[in-house]
Amino acid sequence: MTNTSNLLKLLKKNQLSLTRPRRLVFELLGNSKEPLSIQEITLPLGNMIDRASVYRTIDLFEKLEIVKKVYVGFKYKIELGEIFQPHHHHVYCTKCGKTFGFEEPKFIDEYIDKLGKEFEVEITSHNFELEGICRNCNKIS
Amino acid sequence: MTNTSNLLKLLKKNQLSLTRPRRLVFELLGNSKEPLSIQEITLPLGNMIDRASVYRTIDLFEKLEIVKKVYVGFKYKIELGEIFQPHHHHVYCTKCGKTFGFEEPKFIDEYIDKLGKEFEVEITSHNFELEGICRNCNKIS
DNA sequence: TGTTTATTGCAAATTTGTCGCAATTTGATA
DNA sequence: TATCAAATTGCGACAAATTTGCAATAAACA
Repeated sequence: MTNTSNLLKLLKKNQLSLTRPRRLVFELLGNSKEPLSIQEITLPLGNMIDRASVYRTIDLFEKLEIVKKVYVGFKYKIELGEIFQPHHHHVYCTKCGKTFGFEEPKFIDEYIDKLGKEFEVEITSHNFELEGICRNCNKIS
Repeated sequence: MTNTSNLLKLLKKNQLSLTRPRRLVFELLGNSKEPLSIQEITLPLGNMIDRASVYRTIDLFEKLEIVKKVYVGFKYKIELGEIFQPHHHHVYCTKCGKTFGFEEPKFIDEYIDKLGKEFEVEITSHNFELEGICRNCNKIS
């Protein structure tokens, strides 16, 4: 699912090429169990590719829906999009940054539909993220 | 509810004074039906108060729960807090920026409780914001 | 292999938010 | 209402995050 041949296909379809920076960013995200911050991407790839290229790659990937930004508090993290993993949300620990994914319950989807109709807005995306302190961090402090 | 006498009371209680910047920011937010971005606050008040003071005022107001940040995409907007208006969420039009508020349905609260227990995370806040294209913008394009 | 086009790295610019400090405003008191 | 101490502001400098222009490089393809 997250091997580069899928990425290559997606890029080809859009007349784009699979370059080193694109492959490296994709692999990093594919190997991670949690969404990554820009820093968590640039740091390990720092000497391989430029920061600007990371930003450009993320932008491109977002347009192609290869990745998705997860907004946790004021920051965002990046994870593979719904092509590569099912739609889900997160509980985010504000102390240690750990995230816990959870599937979207049906009633939220239904409620979103209802709201779209009520306000006559064609809903394109939604954000449902929780913040808190995880068990481990609660023990420490 | 949103007149300055309430603000004054809140500030007094915390041994803080009602200064020009604080009054101006509060009035701007009170007169707005929608959350405002930092720019939408600094621009009209630009020649009245300094950018740094806007940030400081928002920070202070947030601590006192006079205002609340609403995260729409990567950006945030500011609106009066739950002292002045009941807890709610928004549907946000990505074309024109218009927002439609809606109350939190009970089942979302209940679901958040459940998730907190499941992951053993003490949930401190949650974000539930929808994005889309409003009827008017859909007509135009 | 050579040529055209897309993409990258680099450096500079922009945007967004923060901080120290002197000047000003505020609220309290006389 | 004039005075004064403390709180707050405005200013300028700074820092971090992100964007942009452009020359150099890499990719695609004849």
